[in-house]
Amino acid sequence: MSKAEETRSYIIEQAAPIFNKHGYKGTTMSQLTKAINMTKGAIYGNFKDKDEIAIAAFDYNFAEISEKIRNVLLSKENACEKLIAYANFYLDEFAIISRKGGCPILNAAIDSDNVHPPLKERVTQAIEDWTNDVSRIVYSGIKRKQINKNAKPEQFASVFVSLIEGGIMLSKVTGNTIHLSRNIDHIIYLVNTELRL
Amino acid sequence: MSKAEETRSYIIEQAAPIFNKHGYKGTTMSQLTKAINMTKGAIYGNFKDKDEIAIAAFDYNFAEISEKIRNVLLSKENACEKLIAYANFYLDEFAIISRKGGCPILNAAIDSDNVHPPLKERVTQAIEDWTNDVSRIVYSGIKRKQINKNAKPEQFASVFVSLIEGGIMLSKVTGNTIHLSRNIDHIIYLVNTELRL
DNA sequence: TCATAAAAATACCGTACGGTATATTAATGC
DNA sequence: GCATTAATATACCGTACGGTATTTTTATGA
Repeated sequence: MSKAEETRSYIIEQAAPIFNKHGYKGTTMSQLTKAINMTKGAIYGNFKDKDEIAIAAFDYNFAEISEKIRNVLLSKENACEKLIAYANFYLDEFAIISRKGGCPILNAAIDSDNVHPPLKERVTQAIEDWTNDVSRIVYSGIKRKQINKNAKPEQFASVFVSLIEGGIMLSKVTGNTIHLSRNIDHIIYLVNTELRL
Repeated sequence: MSKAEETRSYIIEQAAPIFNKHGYKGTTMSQLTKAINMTKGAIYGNFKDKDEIAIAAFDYNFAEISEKIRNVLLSKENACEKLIAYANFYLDEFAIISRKGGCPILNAAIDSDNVHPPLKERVTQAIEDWTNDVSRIVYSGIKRKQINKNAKPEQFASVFVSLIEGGIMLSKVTGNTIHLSRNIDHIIYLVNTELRL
């Protein structure tokens, strides 16, 4: 990795939680210079404009969480266990996610809407990837006779993602993890009573 | 209602969807002057600062939707029917909510976090009111022998609110009502299989 | 070691922001 | 109808914003 590539990564790493916390309009270049500990000239030597940093920051935040989930899923064989581990992951990570400003997908979805079309496009893709990922696990469970063949993968995926996003939001805003915890309990209950064979 | 009070209401009405769409930082005074069709001097004659307008706009958005829900609930007797009507309300209203920039509670929750503490306080209160409202319906259903006494009102409330907020977000961002529709189906399913006696 | 290029710091630009003092217009009460 | 007050418009202020041209520093490799 060249010096420039290293600096670029460093800038993105520092900028990512700031954009996640304050949103696109709420994040200023001078906030970034302080956090990155570099001058504006240096930052603009590595990025075309604020937009490019914001998009790179979102991609970084999304890639980071995706990577972690991939590892969680790899550790389980059975589709039901995968789904349960998937859900529990968010509860385990809640403190970390919260410290970084909440779920980047939810934040960017709300923040970019009507404000930043190119970012919104990426968020839309991220959400479609996510729901597809969940329904694929259900499909694969059905095929491998681990999940009831009457299960509705897309339906489950919408509910699954909504319970996680909604739970993170409720818990973040009230400062009480109980909401997320209840939602995860509900997901586990659904897996065990509706899906599992 | 005096002239000043009327003007104040008018300004809030016009400002409300703009703050909901663009967020606090994303909404500028010149955007507001255009939408309101008044000069800055006129607006600042009725409000102390941008903060006061933003908070009034949130209160307005929240009051508007609360009022509608109250009417929906009044039309039903049975607790289970109330919950189903409550959920269906969001599906029926989705187009309107979407046109106005999405759910004001979710938007303000994300937008105000780390950016606007006084607004966040109001949002927190709104969310607590909402979840309490839902769990109160369940409690009252238990007392009136309409709902299973083993039901967990708070648990149900977290799931209920999350499915609605999550569903609105998913449907808004993907431009497809199917996500919200699936979530509402799930709520109705829960009411009929888990709660109803 | 020293010429060259890459990276970062400095100093600045134009603009749009939130906000306000003042002037003008419109409404109100006698 | 007129004086008084309330409401609105005008014109402007200071500042912080995103962005950039230029200079200085730092790294690279022959």
